[in-house]
Amino acid sequence: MSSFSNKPSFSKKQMNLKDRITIYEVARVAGVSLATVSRVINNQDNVTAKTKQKVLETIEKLGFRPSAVARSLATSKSTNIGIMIPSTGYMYISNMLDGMIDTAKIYGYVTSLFVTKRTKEDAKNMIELLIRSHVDGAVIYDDELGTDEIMTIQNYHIPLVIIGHKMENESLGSIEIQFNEPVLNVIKEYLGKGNNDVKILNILNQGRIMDEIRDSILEYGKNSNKNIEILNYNDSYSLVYEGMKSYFKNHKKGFFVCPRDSLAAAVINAALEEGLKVPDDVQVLAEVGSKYSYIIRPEISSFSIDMFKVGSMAMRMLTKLLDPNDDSKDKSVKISATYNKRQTTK
Amino acid sequence: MSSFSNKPSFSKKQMNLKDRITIYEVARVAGVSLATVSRVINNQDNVTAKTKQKVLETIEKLGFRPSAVARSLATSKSTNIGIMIPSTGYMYISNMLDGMIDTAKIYGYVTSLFVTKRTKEDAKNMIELLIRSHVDGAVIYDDELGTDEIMTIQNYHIPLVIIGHKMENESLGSIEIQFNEPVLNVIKEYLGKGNNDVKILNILNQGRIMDEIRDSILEYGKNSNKNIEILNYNDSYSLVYEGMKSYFKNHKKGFFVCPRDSLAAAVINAALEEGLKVPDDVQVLAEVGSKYSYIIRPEISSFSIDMFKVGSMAMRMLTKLLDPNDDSKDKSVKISATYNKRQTTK
DNA sequence: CTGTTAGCGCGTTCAT
DNA sequence: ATGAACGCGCTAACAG
Repeated sequence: MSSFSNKPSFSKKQMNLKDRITIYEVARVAGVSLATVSRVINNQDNVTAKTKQKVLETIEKLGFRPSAVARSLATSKSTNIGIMIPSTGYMYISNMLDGMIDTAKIYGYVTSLFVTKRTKEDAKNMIELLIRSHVDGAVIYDDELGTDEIMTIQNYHIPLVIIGHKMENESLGSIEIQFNEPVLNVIKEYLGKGNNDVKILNILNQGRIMDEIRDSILEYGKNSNKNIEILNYNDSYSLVYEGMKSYFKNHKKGFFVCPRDSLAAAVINAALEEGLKVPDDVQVLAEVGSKYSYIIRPEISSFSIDMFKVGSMAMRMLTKLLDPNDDSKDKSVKISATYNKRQTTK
Repeated sequence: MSSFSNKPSFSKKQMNLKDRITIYEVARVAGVSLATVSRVINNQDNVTAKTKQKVLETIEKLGFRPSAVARSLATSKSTNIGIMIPSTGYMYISNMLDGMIDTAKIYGYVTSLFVTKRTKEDAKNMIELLIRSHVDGAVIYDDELGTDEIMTIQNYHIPLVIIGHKMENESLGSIEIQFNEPVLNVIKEYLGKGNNDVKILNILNQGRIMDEIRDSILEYGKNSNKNIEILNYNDSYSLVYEGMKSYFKNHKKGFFVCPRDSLAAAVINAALEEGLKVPDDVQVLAEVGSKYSYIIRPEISSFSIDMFKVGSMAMRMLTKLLDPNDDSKDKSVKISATYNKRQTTK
């Protein structure tokens, strides 16, 4: 039962590639107890400089690396944060992801990714994995998750930061993304000038935020007796481009609201190639712009949010929720899209 | 010493939010031993349908979720795969990431991200974390990592798949990305027609792959007595755009090779706005194209690789390395960029 | 300052 | 078919 009985490095099933150096091994070689080794690797101060040195050397010699798994089990903290996002090749999501990872790293957290496929079922599976994986907390940007799912996670005492919608409680913060109002304001102004030819590109599975923008425009149109046309498409530049080319055969004007700038470009290209003028005949507005908004000619009027910053803010908020001696007060922040009027609108 | 002494759910320091339901709890409530519960949650067949049912019910009732951490420690397998990539907002990287995650999920793995900041030191830190985190394997696409670092990781018996360069051994596979040859072929053909005005946009920290393309072109130029000009810029559309605008004040032609299509667009926009014709006066080639290559007008001639597929292939290769009863043979695959000649070259 | 010991939650023999 | 006991690698009291 003494400490040497603990490392029978031979009696393993697969002794071919299973021989991780443990804290026991280090202790044995250095001639100290494992508690001392533990103190050293955790930078406790109550160790003699000399023994510390000795331990450090044998750690180096043996190439010992502490197991985060064992540590997690012992401390019930994983220094691991879960990130839940939908699977999309969109720039704004990967920018956000970069922001999250960047600040997670600053605070010493490793991140695990739980990517959902835009179905409720898949979202539930990911929640399962998230809970089992023992993350200390999670940042969630996912349209498929409702309040009930969020609460399921919270039942397991996992602090959360939700991006996109306002939610708040003891261990739950949120970053609200405000596209709605800014977009609607531009539309209102346009309609206010007596125009009545706003058309919305409605993309299937475009996400909740886009849906909300669409609905708010539709509602405003109804209330103000304006005719808002809906153009339905699947999500693809090519499909929209082809569709709009035939559309412009017998429609020669309009104010087109598009979810992303690539789709706006599809409308613009189609219009120009059908001999129409932008923005004189057709005007185009992109709800979510990337850098390509000002790379493409004519430059696309679009809204934008610094998603890197959003991701970064969300992660910082989470680390505060995780920090016991932090009297956080701001558990919900709102960030609005800014409008960049460029060349595709008048 | 009997099993009931094992769950003193009160004597915790913070009994406020630490009360994860364990397998002990389930066993106690269901009136069975924890071994039985373990069998049930691992779908072992040697359990009576009746007791299995009983256990399942109490699991449901208690909302028990097995701890992946404890399981990892017990089995020394984490069902967790590490992904190491550089921090960039480039589409082709996030596409690759999507591909990796997508197939990791199919094989039942969770992924942890280790993002490096394009410095050797940061890369080393990430390696540290990777090793400590007990991943079962890792996929690496990172320019900062040399053979020595790769081998460091391998010392810890972590199966690896390297993207970008050919490497291979027992538990190490690779996906080689071939941009070099295809790009060089186009350049060769152009130079072969008697032209002598190729210019390369050289972006700082553009990554090893871009550097290699540059060097191979330079070398070819030297060997064939052709003058290849280098234009140095920092990585930013705006910087290149402004730089090229003044460049075109006193240069009226050239064949420009650019790392990415956004940078190619900078050259194109600058040229057009200085009254030059594309491709009549200036021709532009993008080494790595995205969908914006065919969205932008004039459409950009570019090379492309389906990076989603690359990521997916890498991950699949890794899962095979991880599978003990898989006699994998293909431990290194090569995938070449395809050329899409469009409107910015003749 | 250092060593001993008892868990963390689960998988896994070995008995029964 | 089921249960008791040990080990995975490490942290955290508690002694000394």
